[in-house]
Amino acid sequence: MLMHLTPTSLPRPHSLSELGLAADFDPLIGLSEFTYRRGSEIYGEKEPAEYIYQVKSGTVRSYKLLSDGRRQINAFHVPGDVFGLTYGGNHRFTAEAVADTTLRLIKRESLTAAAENDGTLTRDLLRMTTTNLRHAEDHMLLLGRKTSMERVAAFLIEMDRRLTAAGILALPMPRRDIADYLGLTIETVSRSLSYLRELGVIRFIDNNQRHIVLVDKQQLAVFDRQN
Amino acid sequence: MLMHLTPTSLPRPHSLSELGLAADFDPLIGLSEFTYRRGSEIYGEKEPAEYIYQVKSGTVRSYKLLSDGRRQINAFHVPGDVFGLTYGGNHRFTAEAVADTTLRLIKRESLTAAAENDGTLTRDLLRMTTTNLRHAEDHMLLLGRKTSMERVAAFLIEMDRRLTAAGILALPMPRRDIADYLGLTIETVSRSLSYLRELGVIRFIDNNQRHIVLVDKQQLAVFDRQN
DNA sequence: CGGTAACTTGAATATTTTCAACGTGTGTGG
DNA sequence: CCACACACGTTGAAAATATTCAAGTTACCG
Repeated sequence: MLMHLTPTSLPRPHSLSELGLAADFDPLIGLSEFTYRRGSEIYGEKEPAEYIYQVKSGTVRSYKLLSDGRRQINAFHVPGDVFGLTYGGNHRFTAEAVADTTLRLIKRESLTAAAENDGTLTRDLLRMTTTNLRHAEDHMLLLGRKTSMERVAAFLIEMDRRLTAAGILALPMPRRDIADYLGLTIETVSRSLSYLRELGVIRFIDNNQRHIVLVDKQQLAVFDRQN
Repeated sequence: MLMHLTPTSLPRPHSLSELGLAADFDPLIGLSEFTYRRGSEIYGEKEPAEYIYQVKSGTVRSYKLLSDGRRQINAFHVPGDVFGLTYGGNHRFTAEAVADTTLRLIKRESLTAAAENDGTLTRDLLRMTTTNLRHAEDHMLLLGRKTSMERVAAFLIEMDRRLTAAGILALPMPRRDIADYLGLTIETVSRSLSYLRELGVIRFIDNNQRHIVLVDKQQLAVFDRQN
């Protein structure tokens, strides 16, 4: 039987109980919480994957580097998201805390072992991997074919959908991260945001006019006429 | 039985059940074969996914469109590749034959049904999905952060790896497809190829100096110092 | 044989990046 | 508690890169 996928494009809240683990693991061994300070590394690219993670609070960036330092951020992980799945034995990205972040850790070993004789669990892994894939597919379209304005608008729409609480969108990541997620420079991101602000499509309401933003979703959608 | 389809003649296969869907099939060994003429559509974006496919011969392009016609080709599928996996019920891309192409079709329904009580099969789906994901991840880095020269070099390296036979690389797709795969224009692709040719890194050996190419992998790698 | 599709090349243009300067919060150490 | 360094962001101007527009070539197909 087919499971129904949510219309979201990034790992949406997948509770660990959905992984079929909640009932039968030892919380002292299988599951633990850990807090990472802003900027600290959670795991490195090509490192053996020991755990998978779920964001309890905070935000995580996941990225690849080129040898000369160019960086492509693949995804931001916000509360509820599961990340660090690899299937193969090694991580394909570096993951870092964007802000102070608390994660739940699950020993990967116990997970793959359990998946051996639990088809439901394997299907959950498949579903989560598919969710990641769908996000990557959409992001390829953005990176390959959208203009800077469209990218920034799409970013705001995505973040609004994923982490707006009480009508308020608080962007946890600096411009540098937004730029590296969108395949742009910080200056281009800044100019695009300024332009949207001038047009009244967005409005910053925090002290330094940077992080807390009110967005007009409908007007924003005009700047990223999806597809 | 092999049928030959044109874009205007018979629609895509509707009644594969007629072709004898056995209870005991191996998903990777095809049930039925179908031939698509160059340029014809295999399935459309958002269409319900009825089959998954394996390329027997030919090449397939998989892409998304923006409303104004901008196109991002996500992947090329060459002989041996399996494509059209969706997990969810609908295709997320349009797939077309780049050249005349023969595919093996597997009814998706029977596959997911079989996966219900076959953990090995589900793990195979997970593995294939992970392979797609890894490719998408690498392609995001290319689209977001690489220069046009690096993209073209990376493309040639990828194609050399995937479809070189007897030291000869025959590119089945036109420049337009290469451009839409790499997030560039045809002119930029053409100029990059010309430059590599001038430098002696590649050499076209077919009559019209376009499709059959000898590549110096080592020199090429210099232009896409991977990561 | 003529029309067309595909490709290449050149020149002008557009977009984004780079370089540079400057502002503003924040947090730390004196 | 203040001063000051620093990280972060914005804006302007110059430069680089890729795109767009245009013209011309070649192979292929009917």
